[in-house]
Amino acid sequence: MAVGKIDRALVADTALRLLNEVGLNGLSLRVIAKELDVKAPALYWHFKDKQALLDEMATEMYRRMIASTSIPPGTDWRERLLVANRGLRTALLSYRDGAKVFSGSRFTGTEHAAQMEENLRAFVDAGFTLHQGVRAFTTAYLYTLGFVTEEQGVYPLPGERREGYDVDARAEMLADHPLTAAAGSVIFEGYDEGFEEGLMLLLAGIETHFGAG
Amino acid sequence: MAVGKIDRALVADTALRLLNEVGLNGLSLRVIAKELDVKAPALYWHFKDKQALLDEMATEMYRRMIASTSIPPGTDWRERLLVANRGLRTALLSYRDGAKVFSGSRFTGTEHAAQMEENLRAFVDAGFTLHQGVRAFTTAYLYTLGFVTEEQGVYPLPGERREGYDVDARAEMLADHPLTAAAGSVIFEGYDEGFEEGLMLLLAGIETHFGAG
DNA sequence: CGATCTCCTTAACGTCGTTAAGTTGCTTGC
DNA sequence: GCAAGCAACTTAACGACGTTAAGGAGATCG
Repeated sequence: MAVGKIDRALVADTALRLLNEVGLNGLSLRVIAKELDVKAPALYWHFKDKQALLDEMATEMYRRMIASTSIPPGTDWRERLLVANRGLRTALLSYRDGAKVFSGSRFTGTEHAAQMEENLRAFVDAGFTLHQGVRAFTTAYLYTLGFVTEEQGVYPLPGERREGYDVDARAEMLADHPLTAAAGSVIFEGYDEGFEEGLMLLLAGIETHFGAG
Repeated sequence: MAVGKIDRALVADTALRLLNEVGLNGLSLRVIAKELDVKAPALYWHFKDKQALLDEMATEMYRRMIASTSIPPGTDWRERLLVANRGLRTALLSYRDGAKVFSGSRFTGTEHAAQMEENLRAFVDAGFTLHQGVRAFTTAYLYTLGFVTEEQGVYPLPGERREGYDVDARAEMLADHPLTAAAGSVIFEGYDEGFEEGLMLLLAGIETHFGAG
């Protein structure tokens, strides 16, 4: 509905706002254009195709994550790993299908490199090789992506549970497999706690396996 | 092209075969129907909608993974975790967009529970609580899903690299961030080795943090 | 004042998932 | 042996999608 000048940032911002209302499947170029008081083909002046718009959306998600997740210089690798991945999860969770949009896209610029550089620096300063630092960081990053992707399959928006994920019904179906049945509540409930536990496993693994600290 | 009787399994099998040729975006009901010498609406006799077909495809992927990844009874949790996640990665990698199809779908039956039950049993037998076993296993599972999702963004099929992922060009762009630039080869090359290293981190973390073994 | 460039519209193309209604051929009950 | 019924499909169509082509209004500039 905004009538001012339209540019890439405004389109991406509008699309991100709509994403929470209509989901990734409902996010058509026509819907976005209508919200901007414009016809769909107009968007092709600003983006070469829909994927380019999704890329810009992912980049903007990352920018907002960085903006709300400041890490002071001198912070050690442990804290950085925790803060960065918690921040990433929070950022992805704040948009419906956030993880899908994010992991299916690529950043449009190099802004993301600044934070990564500082994080890798922290690993190297702590005695890790660069290879080890990269591995530690990307392993946590990929865990977080996988985690939120599955989480949003169950909770499209925080507190809004998708139908068909009834833990009790699942347990009944799996009566022949008692451990698997009992696992339901651990898997499908308490995502916040579950995410933290996974991070702790990784943190412990990095310390032990790479033997630094 | 098969002229025999069509059932859910045959449709899913055909769709999986086509997936490698046309990718998830190109996998329309009309393409699948044509391969089966049938018109698109005929598929609605066997599946209530396209997502139900994708669910069946994911289930079939899992079945084939189980069939090619036998784990003898008595195998300890360490070996199970490694074998299961290597098998999962291999299964996902053997289909274009395999990870996307898999993580966007849900199993149609309870067959998957048998292997999970054995794996959880192995953890409990080793002295883990059920909660710990579930956490350890799902953390590795989610890491694998995230890993392969990103991997297939770069290599849609093994050995077939997507355009625009030139490590040297990336390093040039990131000249101001030397560690990040140098990280490119660690991130975008040697996925086999990188996956193993991530698994090792997790394994070490599970041992250390949960203090069992 | 005319040319050029920016940013948008109108119209249309082919494809998609999906539904409704009708058709074919086999099985079953009487 | 024949009608009823069901399983498995076809034909036709709907509205929505991403995308392209062509053109037009309005600012900018020589």
